[in-house]
Parts: sequence; structure tokens; C-alpha cells
Amino acid sequence: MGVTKTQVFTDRQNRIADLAKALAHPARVAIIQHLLKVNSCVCGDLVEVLPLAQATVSQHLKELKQIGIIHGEINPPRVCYCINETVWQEAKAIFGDLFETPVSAACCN
Amino acid sequence: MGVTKTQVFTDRQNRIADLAKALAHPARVAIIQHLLKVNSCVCGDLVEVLPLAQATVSQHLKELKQIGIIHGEINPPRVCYCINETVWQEAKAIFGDLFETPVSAACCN
DNA sequence: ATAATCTATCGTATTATTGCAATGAACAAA
DNA sequence: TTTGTTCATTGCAATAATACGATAGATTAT
Repeated sequence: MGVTKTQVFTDRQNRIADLAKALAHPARVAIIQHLLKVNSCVCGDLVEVLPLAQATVSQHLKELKQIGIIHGEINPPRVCYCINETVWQEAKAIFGDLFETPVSAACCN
Repeated sequence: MGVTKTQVFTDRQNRIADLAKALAHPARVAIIQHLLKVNSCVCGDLVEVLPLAQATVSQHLKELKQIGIIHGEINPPRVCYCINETVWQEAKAIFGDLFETPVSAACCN
């Protein structure tokens, strides 16, 4: 049906999936990397950095904002985006947990 | 146009996005968690564990296999799936790097 | 008030993803 | 050979995601 059956999975599984979705597009990876690197909270500079139209960049920013991984502060006429430390740490912890899970002995290695 | 412009991003950014995509659906998260946990490399047991049809599970497995994060060994009449340690470590490292990037002082916190 | 700047949103087109029933392929057991 | 088991693939339908031009909204500068 093309719609993910989120209700049959755990909250944690859905959260992992949502946080992963934030990173599941190279443009959003580039946005996050740039926000991590640049000392000031660039805004429309992202449009310059990314080879995408302004509308497309704005849409990716909206998704990241919705997931919570970034937030923007209106500072007219610009909007100042930056990493949301809280959610960033949440993502770090959640992925850290996952990757630290010991891989059980496999039968087909 | 609905198609990701992969060619304008770096290989690393695309790789991060691909690996994240593997985790960007709760069913695939559940599959990976189960493969990490279960000592034997379950195959169709995944269909029992997941509240999805066999065809759907097979499709998610195919995606995970394509990204490289799991691999399957035919062991008739079953197929034995397990985590691909190499790629798993690659993912661990790539996400570890990303999350260890120091967050620069933000202007809008 | 007018113009310029920056960002968000709308509308639209295209492709990708999710899901499942049905079918097919491969093999083991009878 | 026939049957049953297991998994992959196909075909279809519906929703999500990607991308961009055009436009609207908000604010500053002139």
C-alpha cells in the first residue's frame, strides 16, 4: 500500500528509522556536515553550498527541522539554522547503542 | 524530478546516505536487530517475527543485501541471512565519525 | 512608499518506496 | 514422480520523496 506500518513496530524502532531518514539523503548529509563545521549558523549560505534550488534546500531543511535534528531561528531577513544539540546527542546515543550491540556468531561467514 | 542528484555529492555523502537508508525503515531496523541478537542466522524466522507478509520481508532483505549490510547464504531449502561484519564495521565507523564531529558554537541556541 | 533580499510555500512532474497476493524456482522427502 | 517447503520475483496499487519554477510573506534599506 506504499505506507509504512509504523504502528506495528516499537517506538524505538520508529525513532531509529526517523533519525536515519534524516541522514538518508546526501543533500541532508551535506547540510548537517556544513552546520557542524561552520561556526556561524548559516542560513541561505546552504543554497550556495548545495547544488540544488532554493526551494529544494528549504524542503530538506523543513524535514530536518521536523525530525528535530536542526532548528531555525528567524533573524530577519535571514533564518539561522543550527544543529539541535539535544536531538543530535540522542541520535549519537541511539546509533551508538545499535552499533555497539555485539554481533552474534554467524553461521554463514 | 523526483530523482536524487547523487552525482553532485561526494562519494562519502552518498555512502552515508545509503547506509542510513538501510536503517530508515522500522522493518529493516527490526531485521538488523534480530540478526544481531539471534545466534543462528535465521531465515524465514524473520517472517514470523515481523508483522509483514513474506514478500515484503523478502524485499527488505533484498535492499539490505544490496547495500551490503547483510548477506545470505543458500542452504536449501532455506536461506541463511546474517550481518556482514565488514560493512557493519564500516557503518559503525562512518556514523561514529559523523557523530564525533564537534558541534561548533551555534548562534541560535 | 518602493525596492530589494531572503525564506517558505504552492503547484506540478517524476521517480522511489511500501505492501501484498500470486506465481515461480529450487530443492528435499515421500 | 509427486508433494511440500522455502524463498524470490512479478504485477499491481497506493503513498512518499525528490526537485524546481513561480509566487507569497516578512523585513530591511532607500
